[in-house]
Amino acid sequence: MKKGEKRKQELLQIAYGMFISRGYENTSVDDIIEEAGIAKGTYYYYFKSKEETLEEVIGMMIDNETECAGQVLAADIPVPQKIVGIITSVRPTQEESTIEGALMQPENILMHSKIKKKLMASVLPLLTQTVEEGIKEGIFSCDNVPERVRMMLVISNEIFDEEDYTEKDIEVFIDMTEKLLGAQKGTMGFIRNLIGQRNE
Amino acid sequence: MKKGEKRKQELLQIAYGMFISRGYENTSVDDIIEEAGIAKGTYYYYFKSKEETLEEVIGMMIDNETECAGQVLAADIPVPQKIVGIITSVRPTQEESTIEGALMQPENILMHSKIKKKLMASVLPLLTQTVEEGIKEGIFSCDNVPERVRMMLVISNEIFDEEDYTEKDIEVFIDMTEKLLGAQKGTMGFIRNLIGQRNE
DNA sequence: CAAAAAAACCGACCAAAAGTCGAAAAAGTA
DNA sequence: TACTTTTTCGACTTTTGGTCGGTTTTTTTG
Repeated sequence: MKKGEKRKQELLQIAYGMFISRGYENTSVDDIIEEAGIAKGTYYYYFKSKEETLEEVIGMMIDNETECAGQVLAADIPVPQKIVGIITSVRPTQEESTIEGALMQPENILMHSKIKKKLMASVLPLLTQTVEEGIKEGIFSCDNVPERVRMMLVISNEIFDEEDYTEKDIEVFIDMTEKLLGAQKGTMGFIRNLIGQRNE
Repeated sequence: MKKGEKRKQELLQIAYGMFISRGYENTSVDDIIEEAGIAKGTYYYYFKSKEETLEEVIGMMIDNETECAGQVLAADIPVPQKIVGIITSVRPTQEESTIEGALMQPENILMHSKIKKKLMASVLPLLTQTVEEGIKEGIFSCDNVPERVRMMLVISNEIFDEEDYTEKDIEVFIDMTEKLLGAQKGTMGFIRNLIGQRNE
C-alpha cells in the first residue's frame, strides 16, 4: 500500500511537467506512460481518465499556492502588503508561466480556466479575511467584501495573466482597488512594483 | 460559384446549432455531415479543420452582436443607457445561453473563451467611444478610458456569465462602475433592472 | 453544342489517442 | 507454502479528425 502511492506521485509529477511544458491537449497518455516507463493499464489503474489526472495535477498546484498564501496571511506584516502578497503567491509561478508561456497558450485554455476557478475558490476566503482585517484597522471601508474581493481577483487574473498589459492597466487597477475597498488614494500604490517586475 | 457559398452557410448554420446545444467538443464532424447529408470530403472542401469551423461560427455570432451594439451606439438616447444597451446586446442571447446553459458548461470552455476574446475586441472600441461621449457631456470624469472600459467588460463577462451571481454582485458592480468612470452615485443604478431580468 | 476546365462531392482509408480487459507477475499474509 | 490482494502488462477496441484519388456536376469557352 506504499508503493502504489509513490507511483501515483511519480505519475502526477510527470504529468504536471508535461502539461505545463507542452500543454494538456498536446500531451497524450502514451507520452506520459512512455516517460514513466509503464504500460497503459498501469496508468489507468491509478487514474480513471486523463482528465482526472489533470484535476489532480491542478489540485497539487493549488495546494502549494494556497499554502504560500496562508503563510502570508499569518505573517505579521501590514495589511496592504498581505493583500499583494496573497495575490502574487497565487499568480502562476516562474516555471508555470515562463516555460513558453504555456498557460496562456490557446491550447491550454481548459487547464488554465480550471486553475483559475479552483484558485479563486481557495484564495477568496483568505483575501476576504485580510480585507476585513484592514477594515477593522480603518485602512479600508466598504461593504460586501467578498464580492469586491472577487472582482479584484477576476481583474487581476484576466488582465495580468496576458502578457500585453500596460502601465495604464496597472494604474487603473490600483485606482480601482482603492476605490473598491474604500481606501485612501496611494494606499495600494506599491502594487506597481510587484506586478511590474515579473514581466520585464 | 453561387452554390458553394450557400452550402457553406448551411453547414455553418448546422454547426452553430450543434455547437450551442451539445457543445463544441461533443459535436463530431461526423455528426455535422450526417445532419447535412454530405460526405466527409465535402465538409473538408469547405473547412480546413473543425476548429476553423468554430472560428467562423463565432465570427457569425460576433458580427450579429456587434451590429446590434452599433445600432445602440448610433441611437439618440442618453449615454448611460447606451452603455447598458451595448453591454447587454453583447451578452449571450436567449438561445445561446438558455439551451442547457451550454456556453458555461465545462465542455465548452474553448468556445466560450474564444467568444469572449473576440467580443471584447469588437465591443471595446464602441464602449470606449460612448464613455468618451459621456465625458464630454460631463457625466463621467476619468482618464485611461479604454483600460477602464476593459475592466468593466471583464467583470461583466466573468461575474454575470455564471448563473450564481447575487444581488450583492450587482450592487458592487454598479458601485464599481460609477467609481471607475468617475460618475455621480446613482448614475448607473438602472443597470440593476437590466441585468436582473435575464436571470429570473 | 461539344469539349475542356473548374467546382463540388464522394467515401474508403489513415493515424492518433483515450480507454478496456483478462491475464500474469509481485507483494503481502496466515 | 498456499492464499489473497495489489500492481502491472500490452494487445485490442472505439472514436474522431483528417486525407486523398477519383467521380460527378456545373461552368466556361472555342
